[in-house]
Amino acid sequence: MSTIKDVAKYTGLSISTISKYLNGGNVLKENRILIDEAVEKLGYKVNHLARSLKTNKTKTVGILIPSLSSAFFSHIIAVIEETLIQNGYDSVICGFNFDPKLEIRKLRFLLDKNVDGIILIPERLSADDLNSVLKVSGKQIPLILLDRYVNDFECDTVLADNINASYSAVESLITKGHKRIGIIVGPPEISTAYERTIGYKRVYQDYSLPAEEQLIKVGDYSLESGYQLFNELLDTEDPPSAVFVTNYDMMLGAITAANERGIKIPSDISFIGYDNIELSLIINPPINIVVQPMDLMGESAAKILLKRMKGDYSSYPLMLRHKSRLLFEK
Amino acid sequence: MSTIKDVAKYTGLSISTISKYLNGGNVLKENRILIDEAVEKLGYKVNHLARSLKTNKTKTVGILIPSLSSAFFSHIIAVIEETLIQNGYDSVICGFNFDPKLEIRKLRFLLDKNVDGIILIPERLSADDLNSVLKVSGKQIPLILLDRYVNDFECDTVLADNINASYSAVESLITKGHKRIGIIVGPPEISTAYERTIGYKRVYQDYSLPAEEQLIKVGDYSLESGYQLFNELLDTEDPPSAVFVTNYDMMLGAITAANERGIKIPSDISFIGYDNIELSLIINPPINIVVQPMDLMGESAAKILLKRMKGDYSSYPLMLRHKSRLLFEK
DNA sequence: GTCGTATCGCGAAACGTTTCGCTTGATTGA
DNA sequence: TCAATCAAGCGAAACGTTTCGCGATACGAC
Repeated sequence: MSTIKDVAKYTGLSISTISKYLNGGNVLKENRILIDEAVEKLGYKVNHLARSLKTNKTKTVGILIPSLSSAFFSHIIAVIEETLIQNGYDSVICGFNFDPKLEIRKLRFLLDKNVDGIILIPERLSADDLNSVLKVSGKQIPLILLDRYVNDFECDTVLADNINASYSAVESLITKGHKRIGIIVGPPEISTAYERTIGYKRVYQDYSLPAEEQLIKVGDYSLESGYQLFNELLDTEDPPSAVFVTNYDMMLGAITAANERGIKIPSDISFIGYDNIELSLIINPPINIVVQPMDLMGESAAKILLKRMKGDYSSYPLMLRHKSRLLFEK
Repeated sequence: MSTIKDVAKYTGLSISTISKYLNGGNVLKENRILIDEAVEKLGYKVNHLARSLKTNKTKTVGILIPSLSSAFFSHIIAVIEETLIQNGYDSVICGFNFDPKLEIRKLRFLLDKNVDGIILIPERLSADDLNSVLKVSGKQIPLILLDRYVNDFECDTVLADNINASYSAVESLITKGHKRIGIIVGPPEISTAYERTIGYKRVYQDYSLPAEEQLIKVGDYSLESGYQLFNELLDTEDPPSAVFVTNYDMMLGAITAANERGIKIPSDISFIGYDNIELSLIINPPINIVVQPMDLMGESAAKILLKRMKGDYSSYPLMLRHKSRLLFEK
């Protein structure tokens, strides 16, 4: 492995000149050619470790998410990565598998790795956790919260407008004449789940309809819980005439349950799902779904982070809410 | 951010003594206490960049996979990470989103990041690609191929026994009296898809039955292709009486198509899927599936890598094949 | 009392960069 | 022609570690 020193030796120039040129500085044309030749011939590659040690920058951002196996998360990540790459940043991804211990450990890991910034989709982390991890690390690097906020934690945050997305979905069902709508949501500690529940309740309030608590089923955003809770909803003596399932995995479970019971969507029961366009396109008749602005969310999280990493802290903390839209419903 | 130098100053000891102690060396008990106190009070954290620069080790392995959104891949990754963590290694994960350009770029990135080893699930990478990337990086770090091999590339490799898994699945259908079995496979450039096709054909050969090429549908391992190809199979004038879908995403698509056509599994058509136990448990009656030994695969890939990173190159190159099993079939 | 040995600690060099301030020689303008 | 300006290159220090070999001290054995 050859170093900048070898290039210097080869060209007869000094180390600092090589470094300068390699970082975009000006050198004589003849030297430029000479250096290029040396780099090529010696197969010189800059040692990022050494560079980062000196500059205190790694040009790398850490992305921390609850699980790698969620289509929603991984789509967002793809968008983030693309935006970052275009700006010369690479990213390292960590999933913590819904494990609160790992959530903290991985955050530490990223900090230890000297990433220049972090995008986090939090799950169980509290403001205290965050503060203590960030404090003990001693670094002051920008952090963006994505998709979910953390109570009492001040920080740039990029969210979907969950309340109104949920509101519109439920309202569309009400408008069609449904009075009793089942909803399957995630755990209320997660802000998205909390907000989607709010949206649901708000419709009932606004339309002066009685909301029945037993129509609100709290799952854990997993396929299994969607399956089970859908069955629970239908197993009551007076089942709802419509069901709203508020994330992709649970929707998959719910559809599976429906198929298994021989219940047709939407002829036997009205249904609104969440998140996955492809699936809903594939199914015929198509399933109504709430589509989150994944691209926008990923892109703006990345852009804000880039801005912060540049040192631009204007209008901090930023809180962005992107609109979701309802597909196949007017 | 305090450094080892601060700790030295605080304790009155020398830098080298601190370093020695921090790395498990022996120092006087009183000094031990003193150092611990200093570390605590100063909030000292070792700078991994500096350490790695000096030691040429990062205690980090790179994991490179085609996509983050596949349940199969992300499960394997979880296992790998667990094994590595137990051995003091962390990992950085890169997905290349099925994009051949990114596949190479990310491999370079990992090398640039000075990971100590790599686990790769290749997609389009050729032996030439691999050689050139590895060569230009100039480093000689261990690389493990997982799930799929690369033609003409000698390397430790951990695979599932795709041929016999496919063989058993198809054979079980034949045994039940099916003569015409449709199979939906992936692109033949990917070794798993190639092998699963082999297994299918071999059964027909061994049972002296005529194999019909039009029953072999080549997709791209995506949900959409599963959906489409299942429909294609059933849209022929003489549809097969059984269908074998050889990965998870395509299975999802195929099931969706079946539901949509009102075709019941398994009463209307026999069906064997792949990979996801949870789903098959949820569906009632359960779907027959081929279950790959994900845990074993992940674990042994990690273990081999650990061994190689220790410098133990005994019986190189290793080629492991783990058996899959057929669920819900005798 | 001396030698050998074991233990603990230290200084200095090294890892591969970047960066600051300086030198040098050339160019410019009046 | 002379000072002023400027571009290009250089040397050295610094980033925060690890590691090697050496010195000092202490101790037991002879």
